[in-house]
Amino acid sequence: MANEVEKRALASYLEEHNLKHTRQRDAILDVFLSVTGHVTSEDLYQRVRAEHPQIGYTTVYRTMRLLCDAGLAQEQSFDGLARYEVSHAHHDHLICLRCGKIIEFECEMIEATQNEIAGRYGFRVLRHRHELYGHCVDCQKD
Amino acid sequence: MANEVEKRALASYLEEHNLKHTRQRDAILDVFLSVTGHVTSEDLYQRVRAEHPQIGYTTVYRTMRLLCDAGLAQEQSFDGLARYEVSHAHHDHLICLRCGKIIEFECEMIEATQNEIAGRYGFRVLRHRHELYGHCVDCQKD
DNA sequence: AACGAAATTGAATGTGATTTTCAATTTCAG
DNA sequence: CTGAAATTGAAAATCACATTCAATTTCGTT
Ligand SMILES: [Mn+2]
Ligand SMILES: [Mn+2]
Ligand SMILES: [Zn+2]
Ligand SMILES: [Zn+2]
Repeated sequence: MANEVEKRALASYLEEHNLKHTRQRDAILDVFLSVTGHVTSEDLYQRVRAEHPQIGYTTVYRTMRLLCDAGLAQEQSFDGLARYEVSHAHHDHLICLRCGKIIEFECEMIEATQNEIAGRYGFRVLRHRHELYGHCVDCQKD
Repeated sequence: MANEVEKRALASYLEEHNLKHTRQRDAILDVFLSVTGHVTSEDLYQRVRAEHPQIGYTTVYRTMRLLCDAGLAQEQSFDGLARYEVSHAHHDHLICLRCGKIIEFECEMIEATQNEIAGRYGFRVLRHRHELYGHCVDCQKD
């Protein structure tokens, strides 16, 4: 069986929070983990539905929130549309406006500099978004 | 009469684009220019309505889009809520999640670094957003 | 295995910001 | 003035997201 680590993490989270271990939650986690990249709720719902036609959109939506709370998923929001990705180290994004391709980047210097700037104003940063929108190398051929 | 420069800029834009110079557009521009900071459509509509009760929300909304197209306004979108500010040099934002205060910042090093990163991927950046969300100095007292 | 309190599900509905529709009105070139 | 074209604004549509609630499922306890 695949995704054993993540399934145990979900089980632990559910137990600790007096939540129930349902087959829908397991199924949605499996489908989510099978997707690489940044997926919308609707997109994920379609993929879940292909395998489990009885699972509703609302359950997918709520389960993704649960997976975020459990630390297994991260919600991003590019230009107002929510997307989920499998949790991994902090990073920001380059987004192609033509083909939708998403490239991840990370830069310690930018992170340090933005924290220094916030510090000048006595501001405590809780989260941030840094997104670069444009055209990827393949989409510049037109 | 105030805002002469901006009014002429609007008039030029309207003429160049075969659009009409209406009293609503003038009135909304005046109210918009009288506000400092980052205002939502609804907020701006309320301010317009105080002086011009006959002007509808839709006209305010459409006029703000027009002012953006004309380069007089800039639309920002913090956590999914659109806000307008008077156009000025590029900058990014610190946003207090408690009181809503918005602080502007600019950092050439960050701008240069992000362009360098995009360059590594052959990516052409058309626009970007860099927003730091947290608590301002006044809101850390709780 | 059965019970029952509590959580979950999912279809339907609500929400809220934004965007579009369309008939009436206004603008402005000729 | 005239009339074609643009604009207005109330109403309705859209869209993603969020909530409701009756029916179902889970799971600790018998
Ligand atoms: Mn990512
Ligand atoms: Mn600003
Ligand atoms: Zn592309
Ligand atoms: Zn504050």
